[in-house]
Amino acid sequence: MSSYHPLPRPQRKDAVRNRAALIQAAREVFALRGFEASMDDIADHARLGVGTAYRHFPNKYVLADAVFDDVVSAFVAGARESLTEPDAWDALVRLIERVLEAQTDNRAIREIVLGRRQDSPEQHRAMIAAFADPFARARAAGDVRADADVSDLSAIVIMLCTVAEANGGRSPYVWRRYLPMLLQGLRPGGAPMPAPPMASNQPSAMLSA
Amino acid sequence: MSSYHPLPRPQRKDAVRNRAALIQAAREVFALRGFEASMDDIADHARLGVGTAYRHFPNKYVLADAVFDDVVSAFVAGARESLTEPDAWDALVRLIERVLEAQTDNRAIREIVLGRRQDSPEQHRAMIAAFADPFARARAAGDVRADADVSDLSAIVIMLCTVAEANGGRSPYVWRRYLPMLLQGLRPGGAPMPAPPMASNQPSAMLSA
Amino acid sequence: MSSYHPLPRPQRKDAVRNRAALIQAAREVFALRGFEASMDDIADHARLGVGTAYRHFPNKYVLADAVFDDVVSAFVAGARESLTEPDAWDALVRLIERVLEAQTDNRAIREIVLGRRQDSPEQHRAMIAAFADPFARARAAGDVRADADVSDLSAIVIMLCTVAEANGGRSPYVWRRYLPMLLQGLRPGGAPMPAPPMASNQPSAMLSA
Amino acid sequence: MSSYHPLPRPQRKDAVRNRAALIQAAREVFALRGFEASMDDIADHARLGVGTAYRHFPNKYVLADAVFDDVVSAFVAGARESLTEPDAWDALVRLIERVLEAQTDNRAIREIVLGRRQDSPEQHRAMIAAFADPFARARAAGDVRADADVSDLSAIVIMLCTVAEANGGRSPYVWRRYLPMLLQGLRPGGAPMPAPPMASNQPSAMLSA
DNA sequence: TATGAATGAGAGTTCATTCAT
DNA sequence: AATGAATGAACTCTCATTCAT
Repeated sequence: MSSYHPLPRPQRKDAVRNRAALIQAAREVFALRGFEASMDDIADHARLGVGTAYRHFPNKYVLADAVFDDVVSAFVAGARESLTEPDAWDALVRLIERVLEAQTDNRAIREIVLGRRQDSPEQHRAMIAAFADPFARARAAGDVRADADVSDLSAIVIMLCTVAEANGGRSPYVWRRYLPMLLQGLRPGGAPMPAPPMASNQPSAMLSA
Repeated sequence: MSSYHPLPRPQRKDAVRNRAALIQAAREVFALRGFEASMDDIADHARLGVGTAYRHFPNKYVLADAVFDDVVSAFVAGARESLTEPDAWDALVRLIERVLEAQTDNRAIREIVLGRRQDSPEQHRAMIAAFADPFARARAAGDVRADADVSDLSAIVIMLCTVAEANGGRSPYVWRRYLPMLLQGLRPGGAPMPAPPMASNQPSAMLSA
Repeated sequence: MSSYHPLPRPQRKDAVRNRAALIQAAREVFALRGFEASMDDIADHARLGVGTAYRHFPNKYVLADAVFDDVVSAFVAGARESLTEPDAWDALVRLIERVLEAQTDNRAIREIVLGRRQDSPEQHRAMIAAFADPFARARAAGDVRADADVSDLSAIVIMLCTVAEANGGRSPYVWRRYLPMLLQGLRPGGAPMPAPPMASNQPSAMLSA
Repeated sequence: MSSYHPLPRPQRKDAVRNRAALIQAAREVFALRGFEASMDDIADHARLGVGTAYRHFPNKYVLADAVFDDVVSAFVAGARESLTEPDAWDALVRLIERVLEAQTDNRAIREIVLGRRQDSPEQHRAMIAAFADPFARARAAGDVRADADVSDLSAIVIMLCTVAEANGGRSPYVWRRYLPMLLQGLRPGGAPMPAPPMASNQPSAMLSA
């Protein structure tokens, strides 16, 4: 159980299948009920015993993390790639849209983006951190007003995530309606921003709930 | 006209007092811990038994509703009064600020405004509904772009509530930073809004979770 | 639930009854199965719901403590009284016999005496501590050899507890057979003791597991 | 005489190796954590799967037995050899010391000696039984009081094992302090023993729990 | 035969709600 | 009417044992 097998040999076929089933089940259950869903629910959904869930994931939080790790990684990768796009502003906008698309119809991703998962803030931090470079690049290019801060980006994303959640989920795409006005506010030339950005001296910088 | 109407609530004086005590206690406890606070906590805080709480309120949700009824009423009243202010736009802005001030530092009000209380959406609806007339007036006055909708107001409030909550509550007033840019987006003259507003044909109209 | 009722008013009759029932049930179940018995077992035995058990006792350890508090207190009191008996040695012997009688047929008390309850060592400590004065008195009176230590007393008790437990509990009183030879060893005049007593620099001095 | 007897265990070489590895692993793990250690821990320690453990040993108890079989056998053999030593009493004392040495620092052996392993009392019985002849010899030689019983020997060993365990294992050798006084009690010439020895008419003879 | 994944009962604990006092 | 004790389902997590690979 512990540290004696240095080479974690290629998992068994059924284990792989079950692990996938668990993640899939968790993805669905979490997407529907949020991270409050119970382990039993998830295991049931996967037609497996709870014990199996715990064999694959030491606790609920790790499972929850695993479930959306790929989403987060994909986003982080996308953020890095976006640095190579010719237009810094367009790249930034597409990046924002990407997160918003991801959270549409998925309560769990939304909870990550919103930083609501107090017990494991890593994914949230990773997503927020991914914005740093694309933002810096856009501001350096003069596409973003000088008094804007990365945290403003997070704020925008948070705000739009929340509207998506509003209306009982019946209008998952409303964020599209408000994105332009928020982006406009980020552009150079507007009135000075009337209040300071979020405090970010903490390592966990943003929206950590 | 007194003893002839035995039916309409011959409430005892102490019953009234207890009800008030419960509401006050719940207000404090909810403000601090959100609606997740337990009934025992609240009853204890009121120095009453849980049973008493359940005599006055059939369940936790009804109590939760009662607790912020006055806040909601006050807001609704304020909305009505705002119709008499000379400048429709200023009145509207002040109204928005009023909600935002109210939710700052009060987790429970925030949860109402955000429509997170799935089991009792009434207050949420009431607050949202209160925006209707002031909004209509401002639009009629030409202060708001023609393609804007009342639901846009709700959306703005929701978005700002969420940022207030973000960053672990460490920046409760950040909403002030973003209010102007969102208000600006409501003004006439901008680019057409790219997506429809939230669906509101449902009886449970808005953002109900 | 918490700290608002400064005067813990005289408990309700049924609560008192149930609390007693729980303690009685726990006493029986623990006596039979030791402290490993489950809360459900105990609650069942008392014909009550588990929740009730947890209302009366915040957790299993507190219940376990409560169950034998009176036994421990009685013993501690007895130890104090024994100081007034005319003969210091006889008093000491009777004290030892008292503990041994108490643990006969009661696995839980035995576990306390043996210091096996790692999670709440208080009662164990209390019992051990109670020996200090009677022992000192007997040694001062010259009834105990000079190179003996209080910890020797604990050791004797521990040893005899264990024999009582041996043989599957079928010979609960064998300790009577060995008590004299151990007491004899404590008397002045024997060969010097060949090894040092148990280290007792720790506050939890003795046999703590 | 080889291939003609296919039945009596044509054990494969690796099966033998695995069995040995399991026993060795279990020995180490049990010595450290006692018989509460988990099967997974042991299998892991042996770098084998749990299934393999269960192939060799139908359940945890049987494994536990196997683990200390050699210790027990060695002890039993030693007991037999001791019969050839010139002085019966010295031989007996050395035998006792041998067990006590063995259990020092080995929680599992201690548990065997103490008869704590309710589910498989065999080894315990074997060790106890091994004392019979050496004891009889010493008594016949007049080195042990006439009213003493073999079970007294077991009792002494049990008692000393327990002190060894006391004090949180911080004084593993205290038994040396008490051995002499217990041996002295076994010698002829003392006051008559005040209570009968442990009942041993049961098939499950001794201290089995 | 060896593996380790799967199982599921059972542990301690919480809390909205009911109901005897 | 007020009380707060009682309830029990639900939660997370563990581990001896079984069984598909």
